[in-house]
Amino acid sequence: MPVMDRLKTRPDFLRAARGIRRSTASLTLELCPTPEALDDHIRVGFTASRKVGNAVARNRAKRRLRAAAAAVLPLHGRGGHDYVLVARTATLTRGFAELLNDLSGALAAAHARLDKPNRGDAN
RNA sequence: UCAGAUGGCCGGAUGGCCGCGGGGCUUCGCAAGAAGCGUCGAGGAAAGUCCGGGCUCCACGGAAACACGGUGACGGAUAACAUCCGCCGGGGGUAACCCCAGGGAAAGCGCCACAGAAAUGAAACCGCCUACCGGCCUAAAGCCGCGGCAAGGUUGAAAAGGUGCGGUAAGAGCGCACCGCGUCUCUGGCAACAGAGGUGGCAUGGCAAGCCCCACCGGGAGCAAGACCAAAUAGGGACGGCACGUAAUCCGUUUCCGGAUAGCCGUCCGGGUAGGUCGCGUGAGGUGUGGGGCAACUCACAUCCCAGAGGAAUGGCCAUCCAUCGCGGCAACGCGAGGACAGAACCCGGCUUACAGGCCAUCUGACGUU
Repeated sequence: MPVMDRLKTRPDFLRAARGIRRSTASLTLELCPTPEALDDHIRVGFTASRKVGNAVARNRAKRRLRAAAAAVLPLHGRGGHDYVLVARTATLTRGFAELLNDLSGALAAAHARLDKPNRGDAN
């Protein structure tokens, strides 16, 4: 079972934003390898912009994403990678089961891209 | 019962599963730490950051003045305030009650558009009068001249006290009464102010939220304050060693001689970045009882400990109930939807703004019943 860490610094978020990106109705997933070799660590960060709403809405969106990540990432996450979950306006209204589905789907798509390097996204 | 006024309070509830942050205890461990147990964990506005403070650093000999900014009836409360309470004055409402940027316009400057004759050294367009004086005339009447007046009309937000009577040629505070205003005295009140009496004869148009004057208050920046610990890298300093005891440069004018600098290594020191720790929650504290005060508030005693993060915990999901809304129904009810504004970031006292819905108390008016 890999250890879960939180991303906390702005450079980590910027690096993840340049990595693999997959969007669903309720969230956007960003993924990149962790720079230091920490194969037994999954690092995850959450972010919500002003477009989501006021401070109450942004905090609630991040809490729902955190709850979803706690349910899904220990099962499907890969050690040695950074994940960033970006809230969207639908994060607040989508049912929790659908939110979990969205996250699993985005993870699967991003991992598929990770396993087939040097194709497509590079250009 | 309806309509209204004021003040206060609440801001969904309960349970289950899985989690998060703080501090506590226990166990294991050399330690780092791990596990378990139980405990506490968002608001009335946490918001806007508009005032007032605490706290911290900086500046500063004391005090005053100038500048700048703020406040503005009076008395009180308070650590302080632009807040609050009481009261006064003015305005609004049938009333309960509400509202007021509420010092000074005889210190000075400035402005008062349009309209109007005239807008502040106020004025005479339309008007009113012909008493006095002069002329025509014996005189009266009449006409003319010299003049008098500001009542009425007109404009305007505002036109030099208002209404009435007297008075007059016509008029006029010219005289008088009442009201208003100024001023003096007395009475009541701590005071703002109010009341009564006398007196003046009306003088002082408005704007100070244009400048200004008067009184009082104010040093600046803010927890990203500030204090401490302290890698790596670069650079600084001290000491020691190596190399050289040559050469080079510089200094003591020159020679001699002496000193310094430049290389490498080690140890130490100071400053200090990343990072970390503190600041950081026992406080102008909450609750209760009793005393003082109309009240704001305050005193005494008892009792409680009540968030403390740092990409930032306080949650995710489910069930039932309670409000609310929609549809159907006379109704009971059924089905469905679905929680207002909003998230602590050093703390406290206020103000302002946002807010679904609900509860309580007191008071006012109207109607009805006894």
